[in-house]
Amino acid sequence: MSSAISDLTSHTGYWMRMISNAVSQDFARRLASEGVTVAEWVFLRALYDERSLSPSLLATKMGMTKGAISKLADRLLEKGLVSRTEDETDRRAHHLALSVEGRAKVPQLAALADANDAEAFGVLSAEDHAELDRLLKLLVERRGLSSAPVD
Amino acid sequence: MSSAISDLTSHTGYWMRMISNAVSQDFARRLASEGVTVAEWVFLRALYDERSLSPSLLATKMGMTKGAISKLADRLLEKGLVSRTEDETDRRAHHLALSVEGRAKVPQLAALADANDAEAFGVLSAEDHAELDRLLKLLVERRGLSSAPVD
DNA sequence: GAAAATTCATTGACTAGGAAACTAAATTCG
DNA sequence: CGAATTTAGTTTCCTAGTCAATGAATTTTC
Repeated sequence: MSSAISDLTSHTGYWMRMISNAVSQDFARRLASEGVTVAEWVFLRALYDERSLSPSLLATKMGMTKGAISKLADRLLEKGLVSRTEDETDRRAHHLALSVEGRAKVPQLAALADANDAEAFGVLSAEDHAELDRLLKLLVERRGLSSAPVD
Repeated sequence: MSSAISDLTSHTGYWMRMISNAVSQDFARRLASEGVTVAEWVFLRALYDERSLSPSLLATKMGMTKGAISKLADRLLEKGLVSRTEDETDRRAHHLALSVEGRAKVPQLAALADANDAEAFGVLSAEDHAELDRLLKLLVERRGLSSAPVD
């Protein structure tokens, strides 16, 4: 007896989570060798394209709470990778920006991200890889997703 | 200036994590209405097909540490959904099993899982959905992945 | 058959993040 | 203008994991 219920593995979400977790964990391991977490990488990468960003904007961009960003910024400040300054006109607002060291570090971390993705999905043929990309982007579009994934 | 480095969004892993996280979060919300977390669901589901499992086996099955399983079991015990008994021949070993209430709950939770997956991927055509499944399973196979995804 | 090594599980210290309370500043509105 | 509201950010408390240390029982080895 048992199993009048659906098999776990009949769910697309099951397979996707399995792969996504494995890829993320591999990536986390790579980043750890540079003393950085995945959340920190996303944070740094977001700042790379901008002069500075406010904590609240980073929170929405990264899909995290303001509280989490506040602590994340503390850690990165501690590591000397970012700077935090007050806005001159609005004294509630803050500006988070990359330090010189932080900016120098981003390309190195980006190389790790490239390598990780290549290793993770390089097992697919070029057509299959392109097809997967197409389907994933289609899903993001149709489900109206936006924030950069962190965890 | 800026961006001599690759775009975040050029990575397949980026899109996959975005979708996977969104799907998991939706699912977590559904499960919360039944007072259960995703980890607890996977735990209960794993037990549904067996008479009982040892903590360490569950740990490998779920891709979590033994410590995490120990605490997870505490919580489920507290909720009256599982039982924990000692092995009679090997007195280090324990058996975790579903309680009557736990076993009754699994099909309800499975229905939520079905609904969640349907909503998440129902936006794809039947062909696209099938194609996605094919690619995901191909990845799991080629990368040699195994443990049930939890977080 | 006793000492050493291994295995099973729990516990404690620690970490990352969420939710909500809180502080301070700016904005709106009567 | 001054009170109420909103906004920006931090802080506190809580949860759910990991990792490492531990305790207890079994297995291995000589």
